Amino acid sequence: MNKGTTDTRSEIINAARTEFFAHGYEGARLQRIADQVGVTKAMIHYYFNTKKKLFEQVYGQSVEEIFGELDDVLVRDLPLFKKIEQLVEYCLERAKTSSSVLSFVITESNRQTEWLQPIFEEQVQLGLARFNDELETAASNYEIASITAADLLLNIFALCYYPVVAGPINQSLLETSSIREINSQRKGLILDTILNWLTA
Amino acid sequence: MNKGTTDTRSEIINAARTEFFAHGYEGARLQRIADQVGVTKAMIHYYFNTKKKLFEQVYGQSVEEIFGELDDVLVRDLPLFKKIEQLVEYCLERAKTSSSVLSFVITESNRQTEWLQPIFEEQVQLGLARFNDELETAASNYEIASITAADLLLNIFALCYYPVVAGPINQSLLETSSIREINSQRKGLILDTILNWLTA
DNA sequence: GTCTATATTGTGATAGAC
DNA sequence: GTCTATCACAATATAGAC
Repeated sequence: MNKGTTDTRSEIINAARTEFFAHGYEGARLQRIADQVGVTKAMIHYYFNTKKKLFEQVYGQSVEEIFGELDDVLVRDLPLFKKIEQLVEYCLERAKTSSSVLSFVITESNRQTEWLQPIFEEQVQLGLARFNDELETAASNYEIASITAADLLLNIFALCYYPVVAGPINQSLLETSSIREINSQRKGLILDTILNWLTA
Repeated sequence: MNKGTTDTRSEIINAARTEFFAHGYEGARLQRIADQVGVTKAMIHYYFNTKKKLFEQVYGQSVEEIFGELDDVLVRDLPLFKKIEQLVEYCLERAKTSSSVLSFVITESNRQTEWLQPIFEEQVQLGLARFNDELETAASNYEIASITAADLLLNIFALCYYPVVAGPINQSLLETSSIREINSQRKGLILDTILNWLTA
């Protein structure tokens, strides 16, 4: 209701995103979040009680941001190749505009914490059955090679998301300037890769 | 010299690997490392002085473990397609036998710490010039599509390493049992993908 | 080399005034 | 709703005996 109230709460979430993205759950400091907003740590506890609960907010929201609409694309009524193209577009769009969110989600999911997985699965559940059927039909018509939805999606994710997730390493390894420069030419390259492989 | 001495030091490193792999730098606890070895925290400081220095040991060693011999493969005197196959084999081998090391390296490299990059680059420097020449020659002979070494390597890394790095997510997302099961069929799939794309 | 004991900070969290 | 002050504890690190 009160303007100041709502503002502070969302300002804290925004600052928390920056902090968690940069340092992860364990490395994040409530003091830095408070400083960035211009309030005291007490305010964070007033709105979120614990660091863990604040993190769960940010993590859940981030998962939704990356994978939230993926299922919609997956069940769209489209020709197979068009659907694949839209899947690639969806993933590349996320990789480009939400790269830090993406790195955060994948990085944190690797921590041995066990209470993360439920939050993830609460945010996103894919219906793969239909897409599997479509692939199977196309394969039996000899339009594409035989492949499961999981394998195809895994390859799309890999080609779209790895450059972002391994960004710092690629910079050291491949002397490549920036991820964004790669991604500008990358949609065609990925579609070529996927489609040539499917229709070989 | 003394048997007990050398043993304890390497036992600490081993325990530290497990701890850092599971919890990252910030989440790791010297107490847990000491407990696992069966000594006190004081011993860790005796051998490594600080947590950061211990971490640098583990991190540098891990980077070497994953990317150490990559450059050797890159400069081997082999036909192009054979070299590409060996690159895929090299990466898949690492993905399979050192998956936790790989996840650790990529995950930690995403932290905003700035003192990690020098350690990484100290461990591995790739000579891409020759491989770039080979690709350029093959392209001008119309044997493959025109592609840079960086783009090709990035795709190989992506297809080999992403399934490992995003293992926990894939499990939630694709209902796939385990990474190892995927990887058993995966070499052929990746080679198909890469070669069909190059020679399309 | 290995331990016990302690110093020194940090940090997340709470109590209570305004 | 926001702040000040403080607690309680955890973690790295050090000193010094053996």
